[in-house]
Amino acid sequence: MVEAVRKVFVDLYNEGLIYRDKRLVNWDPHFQTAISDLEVEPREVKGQYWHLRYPLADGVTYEHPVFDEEGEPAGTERRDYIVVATSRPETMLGDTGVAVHPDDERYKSLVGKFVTLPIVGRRIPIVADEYPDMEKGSGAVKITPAHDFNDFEVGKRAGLEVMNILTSVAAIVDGDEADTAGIPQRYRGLDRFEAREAVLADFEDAELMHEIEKLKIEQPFGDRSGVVIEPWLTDQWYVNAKELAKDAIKAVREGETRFVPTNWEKTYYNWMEDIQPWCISRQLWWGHRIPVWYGPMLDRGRYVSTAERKVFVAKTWDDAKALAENDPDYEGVRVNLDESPLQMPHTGTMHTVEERPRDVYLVQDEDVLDTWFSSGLWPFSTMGWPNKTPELDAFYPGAVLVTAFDIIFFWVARMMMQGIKFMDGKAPFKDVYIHALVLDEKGQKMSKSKGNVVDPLELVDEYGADALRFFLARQATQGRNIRMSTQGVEGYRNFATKIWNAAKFCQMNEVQFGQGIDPSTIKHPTNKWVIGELVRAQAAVADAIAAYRFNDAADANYRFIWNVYCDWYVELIKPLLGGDDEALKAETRLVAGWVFDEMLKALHPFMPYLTEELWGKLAEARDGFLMLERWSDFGPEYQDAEADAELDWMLDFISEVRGVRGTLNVPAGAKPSLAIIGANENTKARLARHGDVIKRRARLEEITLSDAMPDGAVSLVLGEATLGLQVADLIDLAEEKSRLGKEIEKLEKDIAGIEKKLANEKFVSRAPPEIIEEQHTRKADAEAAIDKLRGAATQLASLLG
RNA sequence: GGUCGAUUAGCUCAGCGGUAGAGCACUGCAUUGACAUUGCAGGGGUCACAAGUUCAAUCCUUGUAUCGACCA
Repeated sequence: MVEAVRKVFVDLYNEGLIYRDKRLVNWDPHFQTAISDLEVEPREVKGQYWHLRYPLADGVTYEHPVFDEEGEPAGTERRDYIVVATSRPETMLGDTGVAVHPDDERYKSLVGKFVTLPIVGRRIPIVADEYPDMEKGSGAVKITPAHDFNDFEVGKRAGLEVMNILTSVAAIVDGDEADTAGIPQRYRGLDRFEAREAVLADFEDAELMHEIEKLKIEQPFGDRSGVVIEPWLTDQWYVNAKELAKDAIKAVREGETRFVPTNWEKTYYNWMEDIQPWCISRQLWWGHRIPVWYGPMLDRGRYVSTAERKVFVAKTWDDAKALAENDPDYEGVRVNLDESPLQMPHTGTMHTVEERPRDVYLVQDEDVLDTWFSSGLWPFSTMGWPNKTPELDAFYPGAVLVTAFDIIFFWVARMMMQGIKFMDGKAPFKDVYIHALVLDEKGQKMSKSKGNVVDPLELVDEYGADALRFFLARQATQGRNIRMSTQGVEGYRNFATKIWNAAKFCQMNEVQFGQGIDPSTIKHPTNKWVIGELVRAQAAVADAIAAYRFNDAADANYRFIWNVYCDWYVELIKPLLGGDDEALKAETRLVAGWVFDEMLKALHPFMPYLTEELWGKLAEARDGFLMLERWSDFGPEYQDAEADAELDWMLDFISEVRGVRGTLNVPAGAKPSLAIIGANENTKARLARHGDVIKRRARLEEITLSDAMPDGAVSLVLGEATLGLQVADLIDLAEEKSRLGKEIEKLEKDIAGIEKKLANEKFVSRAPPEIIEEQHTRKADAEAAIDKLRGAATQLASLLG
């Protein structure tokens, strides 16, 4: 790891992609280190804008427009000062200019003139620059290049001096720097906030305080220290991220690396295309120490008069020493390592003497690297790079990186840049899956300071790890965050219990686990159907996982297990397992067990503990872990359309009867008889096969074939047949009349809608034929059903008298 | 200011150019054979608003509003 980090640093340095530069950094005065833009948290806080009067130098005056109480223009007044607005008055000690917008009519005459900076008495120019906002404050801004990022840029454009007035702990400077800036003695060493009070008091005393405006201001805070960050001028090491970003952008543009969901690509581009030089040095005690050694500046063995130092960048001290010894400037001198005491390289100065030293001492940079500099090497440094290893061959590039969106900049972007750079242009992963953030119940980000953190371990204790995991998967819709909900987790605890109980049922019924099946030998439609359902569900799970749609995968599992296997299949096979057809019993035990086993496989990624446990317990002598099982590929022989149609019919039959019973409040204990009118041969055959099961599930006394609707029977339509549920003595016939009325009304509405559509010439001529066909079918079905229901209504009416 | 996302049942959220879905909550019924951590049934939605495209829009386009996140 150390080797990888040093190699990357040295290589990038030698290519000119790492360099040392004096720039403004985000300085954390608490931890006394530079931090990256990403570690700065802008917060809106209550603040003030102080409007300060800067006296114009050389007796200059100008006319400034004034307004009356209604805000109407009221002429001008002659001023011998210019007003600047600031939220940080103490920085005025370092002001080296005042800027106004070139289009600002008010100040046009002042550009090129000077002001006398109060307190320090410095003469500074008024310059024109696009930066000031004419609408904000007075329209004129003070420029402090050493202590503000915008001002730094303005200063650069206008050629203003850069004057540092703060120390590393954000106190006013003392000594030489203070002398240069002309800072009065009483200010020196004051903390920045004390200095602010002092400056304000001085302005008040000098009657230069123009106005105080209260408003909300954005202030930068260190995300770890929580103190106000100070833009500060220092020497730091930078990576030319702009250059490295080029190929990293290209890799995503060309589809070598794909973001899932894809909309994050835009976020990635936005940041990468506007990337700033990456400050990688940190003034911390932990981390990878920067592999740079500094020595005195010599010219062919002689000291030269400069404060600069010679820089040797190398992987080790030995290499650095060799570099120095071979340097013509170090000709004839002995190179030694100076281990202490060390000077902070960004503040230190070196002696300059006109002589030929016998020994020079090199000192290693005290700073360490930004943690993301080494983390960015993770995809290959963990595989043994820079050595060539089998692991590196096998696992670079990786298939998928799973992470949260807030890590795209910190980590993903750096891995992309460094991976492509050092791994022959190959991006470190094919897919980047950006997962949801887990928020609290109200949709707020969890944080310690808010006290809304939900401890996953507590949820695991209460509901189980599988329930929590399944809940998260079920909620993990692409592009949306997850709101934590204990109630939701509880629901999946119940799901786990349900599975456990289904297993118990199977065991009690001597279901055979751990056996294969040959679908061609399975005879009973219910068994054929459940095999088909399992296969379809498993395919749905597999497809969803492949598409990173984990919610759909979890959902497909949930539905199959609860709604198909438990709610229907288990109920449907109870009569079979309790019957006396031994061959059918054996077949059902085999199928029930096989389907259960396959179900465990499909569910395993979502509920690993429960499924592994059941897998091991249900069958004796299974070879190994469920975790290691492969999912099977099921061919068409596992599907049977005929069986599916038959079961659909049966399930409809039962549901329809249950629905009517519910609507008409037929007591659950009552077992009415049912007559079927107009059944075709197919229906009769199905009835022969499933009559017993239907009776049991729909709670019917008997099912008979009939030519006519028995008196007082409630009609419902099932395919070509009409079912007559004989409940006249159990229900309120008026209820039934109203039910029929509602059904008929609904169908009439449907039919009217379809007819309107079909009467629309444009629809008939332009819609695809299958859509038109579908409308015809729907209409015919609805008409057939409505006929039967109208017949029933007439009959009922006569019965009611 | 820029970018992205959201707006669908009381709540949390799926979904889709052609019949609006789930879970929870709610209502009614059911309890001696897997499971009350349950079963069966039911009520409940102008799919934010406006315009456009289309034979057809909750879905596509544009705009508006509100909310959220990220960046500046």
